[in-house]
Amino acid sequence: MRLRQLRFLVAVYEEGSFTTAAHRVHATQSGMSMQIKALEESLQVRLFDRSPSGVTPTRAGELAYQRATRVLRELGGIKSDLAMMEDHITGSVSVGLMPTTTRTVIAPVLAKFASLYPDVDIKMEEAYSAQLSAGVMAGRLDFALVPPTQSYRGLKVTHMDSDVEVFVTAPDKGRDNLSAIDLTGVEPLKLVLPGPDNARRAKIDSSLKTFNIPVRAIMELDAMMATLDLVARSDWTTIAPGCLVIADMESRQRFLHPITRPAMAVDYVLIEPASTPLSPAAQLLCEELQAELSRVCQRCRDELGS
Amino acid sequence: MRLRQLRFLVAVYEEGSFTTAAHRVHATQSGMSMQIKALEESLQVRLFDRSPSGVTPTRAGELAYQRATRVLRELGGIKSDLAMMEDHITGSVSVGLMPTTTRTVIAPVLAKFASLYPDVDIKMEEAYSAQLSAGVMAGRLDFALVPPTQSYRGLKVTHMDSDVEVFVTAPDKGRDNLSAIDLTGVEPLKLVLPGPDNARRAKIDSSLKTFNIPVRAIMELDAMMATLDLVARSDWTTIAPGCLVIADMESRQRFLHPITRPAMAVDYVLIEPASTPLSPAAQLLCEELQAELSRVCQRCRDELGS
DNA sequence: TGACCTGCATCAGGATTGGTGATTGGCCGC
DNA sequence: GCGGCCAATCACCAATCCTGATGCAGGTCA
Repeated sequence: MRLRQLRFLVAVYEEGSFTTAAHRVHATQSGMSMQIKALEESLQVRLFDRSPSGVTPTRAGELAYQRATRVLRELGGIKSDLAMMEDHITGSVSVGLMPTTTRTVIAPVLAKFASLYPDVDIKMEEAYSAQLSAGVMAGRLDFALVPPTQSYRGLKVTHMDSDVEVFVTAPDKGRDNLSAIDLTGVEPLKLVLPGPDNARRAKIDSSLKTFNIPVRAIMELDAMMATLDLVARSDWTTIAPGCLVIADMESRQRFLHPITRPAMAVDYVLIEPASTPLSPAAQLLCEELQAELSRVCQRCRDELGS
Repeated sequence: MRLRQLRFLVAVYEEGSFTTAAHRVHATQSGMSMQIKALEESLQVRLFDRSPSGVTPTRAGELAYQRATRVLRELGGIKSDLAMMEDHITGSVSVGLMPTTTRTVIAPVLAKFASLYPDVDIKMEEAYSAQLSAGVMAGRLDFALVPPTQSYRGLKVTHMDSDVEVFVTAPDKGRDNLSAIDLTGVEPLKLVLPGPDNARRAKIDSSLKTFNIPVRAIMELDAMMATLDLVARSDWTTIAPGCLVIADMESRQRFLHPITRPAMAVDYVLIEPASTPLSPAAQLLCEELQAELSRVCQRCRDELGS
């Protein structure tokens, strides 16, 4: 068994095709075919079912893939360990974040990290989850913080923290700031929500539906800050994650209302490549981010929880 | 980087010599030298300090070794996983046990395991820890249950459970069966103990010394059952692990006395090769053994604890 | 102190391996 | 039924690795 064969296995599994997998790892289709065959022979088990339209992993292929990613991850860990041994952390980190976390959470992390490790180049990209996971899979991003979605082929997923959803209105619309609200017993809402591609949207829709919450109008805005700005200047309202709006507790530009019913949570998960470990710099940034995120989420749960 | 290089790295680290490592993995000294050199170049770090009397790992070598064992272990896990996928567990398991556990603990495990997996061949070896760890390192044993000792180069160590030491005498020597005893306030003892090579002996000696426990005579017997037999037929006494003597609770061939002072514990650890995972059969046997051991240890602590 | 031994590094040659590009054959959609 | 797509196979070539011999450094013993 060779490492190259494991890398090939991973590529084929993730691409579902010998040919495209071969391209991905800069090999030829014939070489790919031969190596997978050799691997199957050395393991004495068929890993993929071939068809004229590509390949699908067998049960054994699934298992082997899972292990192979772990082998490669450990393998990469060798280099990470050695790099971590250096007293001086260097290199560059690319991180992807969803808009929710870019308002409040990330700035202190970046400030602290940059002062702790001045020789690390930081790149940050703000986007929605689909784009971010594509970025991680393509290797453009080291890791990304996203809401939980499906289709994580080739990615390692770690749950980071859970946040609360908050009902947000303009100030002085008849409710006290920070007063709790039961959405099931309220006059029909004018809601600004993200579009149907957004991961939170599905959860919100399903809550609205199962609890029969009356909605007068929905406006779709895939722009967080615009949404908040609109809410502040009109009688439109929104439902937003605590991390996004906790800054309004002081500013009072908007009034925040903990939601007693229905219970709605926002999860944040970390995605990273399944078969490569984070670089030392990325790992450290990740730890800082995790720490700050749970600090903020904790505060949200305490002060904006129902 | 190649798997072969990692195997070489592991061998060199554990043997402390290119030449003997080469023999171990059926390679030549020159090939070994070249591969290690290639690995060092690909990692851009020196892994071993060469000397005319052998090699010693650098700090980087230590780290790389640790990771390499994990990589190889994961790698072996691929085959284990696939074997585990078979509905029918087969193969053979070789396990090493110290005498303490062979009196009471192992029989029910073997009985259960043999009936659950009738097609697995079981080999068991009873010996003292040094011999057992040598057996595991040589690959003769899949794993072994031993008391904690040093020198675990090349072995993965897992703590299994903790047991109590019990003071054992012949029946009717003036103490009630199961009555607790404080060894610090007792007439000078005639003790039968294992020899100085035994892992428990050092702990017992140090306890005797630090608590100034008076000892009239010590007889060294490296044979557990002979020790117990002698104790049953004379005024010699011994200190024995709960697992070993719990069978006497019913038989009353010997009287058992929980020790209130000094506090003495016996630990059991599992050792297995660091860079190969257990075979499915070995894993299952291991689980049964763990379960039974903690059942017995629990009972010892409950009924023979101080 | 000098002969000897041990252990690693190096070298050149040779065998094995793996990769390449072209070709074949099977299946699907048009 | 034809072209497109995909995997399997083959023969050839290149890279790699292994081998056995040799060199060199340090330690040991007489």
